[in-house]
Amino acid sequence: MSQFLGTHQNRIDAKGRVSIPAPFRTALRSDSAAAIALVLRPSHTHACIEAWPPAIFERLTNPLEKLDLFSEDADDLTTALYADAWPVEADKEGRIVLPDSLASHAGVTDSVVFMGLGRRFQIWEPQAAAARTARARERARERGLSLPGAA
Amino acid sequence: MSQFLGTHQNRIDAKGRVSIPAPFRTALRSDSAAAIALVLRPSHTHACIEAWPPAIFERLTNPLEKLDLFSEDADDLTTALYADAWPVEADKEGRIVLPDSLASHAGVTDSVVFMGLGRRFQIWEPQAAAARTARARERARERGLSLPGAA
DNA sequence: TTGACGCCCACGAAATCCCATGGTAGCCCA
DNA sequence: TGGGCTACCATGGGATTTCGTGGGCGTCAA
Repeated sequence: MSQFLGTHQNRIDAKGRVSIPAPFRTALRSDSAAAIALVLRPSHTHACIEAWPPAIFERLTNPLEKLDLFSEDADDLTTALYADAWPVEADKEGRIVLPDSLASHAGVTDSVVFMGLGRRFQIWEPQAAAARTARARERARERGLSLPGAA
Repeated sequence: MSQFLGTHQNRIDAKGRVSIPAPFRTALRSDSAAAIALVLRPSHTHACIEAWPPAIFERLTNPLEKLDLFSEDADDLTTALYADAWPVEADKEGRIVLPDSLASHAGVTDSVVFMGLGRRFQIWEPQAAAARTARARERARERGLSLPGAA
């Protein structure tokens, strides 16, 4: 499976459109059908937008369906998960429009950074993205970024 | 599995391309499919670029997908690992282009050294590479390092 | 109407493809 | 053993395509 790697910065045009970075597009194309589609969600831990290939998002939410349908917890969870999620389709040039609520949640204005995270990626305001990666690098190092075989 | 051995110095041309040393190329070819592909990452301990065959990188990141539940540590680790990683494909002549961020992290300008490290290799600025190997040799000797199981 | 949105085309810069070349190291054969 | 030949490899550069970006036009809904 191809994954989302690296970070890319792109510009938002006057109509509010952003190009999805080409490598991400190809990853998305192979993933599903002809049209490029995404599920966007506000991150609940960062000021950024989470972007999922629809198939992965579905797999992520599958466990929910098995929960007790009428428990209050499950109800809250599903509401939080689905109600804030936005399906998005790219135009022929591979551009998407960020829903207003998500754009303001991430604080983006005229440029955004796409940050690859393997199976998914995130969309950030550029400065916030830089701060985020710097902190992640630092914490990963001091935590001894040790993975099996990474010697 | 064939390994990456030895050190090779190559020049970066005006377009930012570097030839992957031929022996490394053959090692990469046997590893996976037809096209020569790599995953590049900034080393978190040295001023150099780590280069992994995609298959090895994937195996390296596999454990992450399993603990990818929403712990903060896992989040940092994932970000540090994926957001700084760049997939690279060689052209028909076996050359790659180093992403700007990685080139500056390693301080490379017009020549680079490929340093074999078994399953992976590193890309260095030539002087830094020389210093690195000298120091490694010295420290290995003074500590009397021996290979586990080489008795 | 007016604004939002989808579809289409246009264009410059940058990345990629493709062919050429010179040097070198290895090989073969005298 | 030496000399020439060949194949491979690192490198260069022109041609072509891709990609990000801008903008025009029609459609549909408010």
